[in-house]
Amino acid sequence: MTQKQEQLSKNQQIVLSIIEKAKGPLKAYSILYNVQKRGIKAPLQVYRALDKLIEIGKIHKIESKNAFIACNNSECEISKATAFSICNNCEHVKEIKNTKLSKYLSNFQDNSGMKYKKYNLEFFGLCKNCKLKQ
Amino acid sequence: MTQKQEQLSKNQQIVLSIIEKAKGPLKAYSILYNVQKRGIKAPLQVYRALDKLIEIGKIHKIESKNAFIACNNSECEISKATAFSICNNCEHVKEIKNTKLSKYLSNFQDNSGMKYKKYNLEFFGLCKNCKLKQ
DNA sequence: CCTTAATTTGTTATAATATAACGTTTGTTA
DNA sequence: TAACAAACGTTATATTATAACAAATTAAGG
Repeated sequence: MTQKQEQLSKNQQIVLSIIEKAKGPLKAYSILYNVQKRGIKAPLQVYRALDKLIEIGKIHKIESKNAFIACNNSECEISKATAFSICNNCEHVKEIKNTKLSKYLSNFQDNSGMKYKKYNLEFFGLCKNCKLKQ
Repeated sequence: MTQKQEQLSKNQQIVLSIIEKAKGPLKAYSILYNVQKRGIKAPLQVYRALDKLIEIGKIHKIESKNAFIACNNSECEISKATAFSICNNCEHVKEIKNTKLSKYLSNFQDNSGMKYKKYNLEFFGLCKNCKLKQ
């Protein structure tokens, strides 16, 4: 009966729910501000929850923004293969689901002989909305 | 006679030379420490040089490490298309030169209709050396 | 049920990374 | 040489992230 695995602790649940409700990536200290009513007082409590949530693939870190976004992709095998599109104007971020892309990158090998176990890809440009407004 | 363009300022030259001599990516404050003999005293002086060097494509930022590495790729059009391989064990970082990959990614389009002007890709795994030692 | 190990928590302090704001100096161009 | 842009120097401060330690909570096995 050992199911476990998906059982999150209290702080982890709180942090995850904030991130899932958000429309875009959240910064750690903005999360902190948002959860202070619920008893989380210190940065470390947030960072610890974030670390765990990343580890189990519930969220991803957008490295170029130091911000965190909920995983949108049931097929992303525990954060081993992530790709995002980022609008340079409105800062909208979206996780890219694209089987061809992920297969291409997961199988990619260069001449170094190194086999990659994980990748993170960030695309930048103007989203549809922002392109129209230009 | 207006050549310009490639003329770097004093601080920019100092910072670039440190990064080019390094065997791997350098952190901003480690650069600062290294250049204090040469008259650069404050973080901002380093960050300003770094910003400029990134802008003109002489160096890249390794986002997952907050570190900076010299550009190794004459074909990378002013940092619009970057890919790196990063060893999880020894932290060795190398810029990937691969025409197929860069073409594939530069031409990539997903169903959002967004056309991407820039990307940054980071691969993680074990380099040859570290794989042998395991 | 009890205990032991692992995980999570709470808390304080501090490290590491990065930018704001200001006035000055240098370089480029007309 | 005037005028504008770029780079500089400096102080202060914002932002992001981790160290260290003790207490509380939560599996899981005997």
